[in-house]
Amino acid sequence: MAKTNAERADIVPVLAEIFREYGFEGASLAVIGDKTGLGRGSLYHFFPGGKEEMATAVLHHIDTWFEDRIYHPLRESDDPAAAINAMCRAVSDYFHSGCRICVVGAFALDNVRDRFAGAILDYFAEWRNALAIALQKTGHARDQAIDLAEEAVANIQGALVLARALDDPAVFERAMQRIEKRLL
Amino acid sequence: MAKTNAERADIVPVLAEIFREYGFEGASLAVIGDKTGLGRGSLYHFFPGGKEEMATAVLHHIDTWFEDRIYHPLRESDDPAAAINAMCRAVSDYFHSGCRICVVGAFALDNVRDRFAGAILDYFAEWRNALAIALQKTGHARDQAIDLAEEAVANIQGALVLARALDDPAVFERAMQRIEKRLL
DNA sequence: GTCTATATGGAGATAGAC
DNA sequence: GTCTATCTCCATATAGAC
Repeated sequence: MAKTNAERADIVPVLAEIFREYGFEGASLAVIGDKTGLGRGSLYHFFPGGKEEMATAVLHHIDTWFEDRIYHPLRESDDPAAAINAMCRAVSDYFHSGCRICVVGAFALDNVRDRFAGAILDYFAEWRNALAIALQKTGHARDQAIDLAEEAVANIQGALVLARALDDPAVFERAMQRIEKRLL
Repeated sequence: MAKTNAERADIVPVLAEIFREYGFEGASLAVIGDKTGLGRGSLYHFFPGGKEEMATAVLHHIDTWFEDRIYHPLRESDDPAAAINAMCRAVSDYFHSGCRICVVGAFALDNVRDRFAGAILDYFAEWRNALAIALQKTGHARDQAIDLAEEAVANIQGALVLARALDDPAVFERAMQRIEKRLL
């Protein structure tokens, strides 16, 4: 990060990467200062609410990214099968083929869940809903579409847990293959 | 917990519940002291290595439980289908139908992963292996059995993440239904 | 907007009496 | 084995100069 004239919008993605790597509690202000290149003064200038506000900004940033790149296309595309296919590729890219974990999922299992419960719930609920809409358009009945969508979202998260636990990204890629096949 | 003459074996399950609820970093010695009813003196008497040793003991305890109740029957049972069925019920019970999360999975996504990487890896690798053995005995080819087992273990973890995120245990129960159907 | 210096609290861990 | 008192360290957050 630049030493002068930083912008909040430039900092948030860096924060996202930090929270992903260190978790909420592990992301100390010392680490955040190092990785962003900003002193405490600047950090509290952009985020008067401290770490909590930083995490909120990160969750919002993630939500926007998913909304634009994944949820919106799933809901609105004229070619739902293509949107589902694109979702699988975008997810695979986003998680670096299983090398990165999902901050939102990690927060959900963490002690901080209650503090960010709203954002966490929205992220997953929106994902499930958007995917279910696309699945309905490919011909599934409403109930079955919701069920399939819920299964897919859960499986992605589980694959991230297992890939991390076994230290083997291939676990994630295999799971994405299965998910894609089942959705289309 | 009793105020006098505690035993290590009695404390470990309590610690497991604490780590499950608070995570590793959230489980401060203050919380641990409150919930176990033991002072710092007693805690360090039983666990000279401090929190790290407590967590190691918890992971070992969990591993033993799964080995006895799940992995061993899966590997050795004469009726593999029944063992798989029993696994699903035991897992559902163990996680309180989705109200509890998996400490090992939570650790895998947490900042503490590296510190306990060995125990985390073993837990999931053994689970996958044992389930794959049972699946082979029910007639699946080796590769397909491993694939199915990996999928099931990942799906269980994902269902726990999603159930927690959506604050809806039913998500977990639906997932377990799907998993059981797919395995048998 | 950025920095350094500092306040304050709580963390993990230890000492030593009982 | 258990307790309380205490040590040390590092966390978040603040203050105020530049």
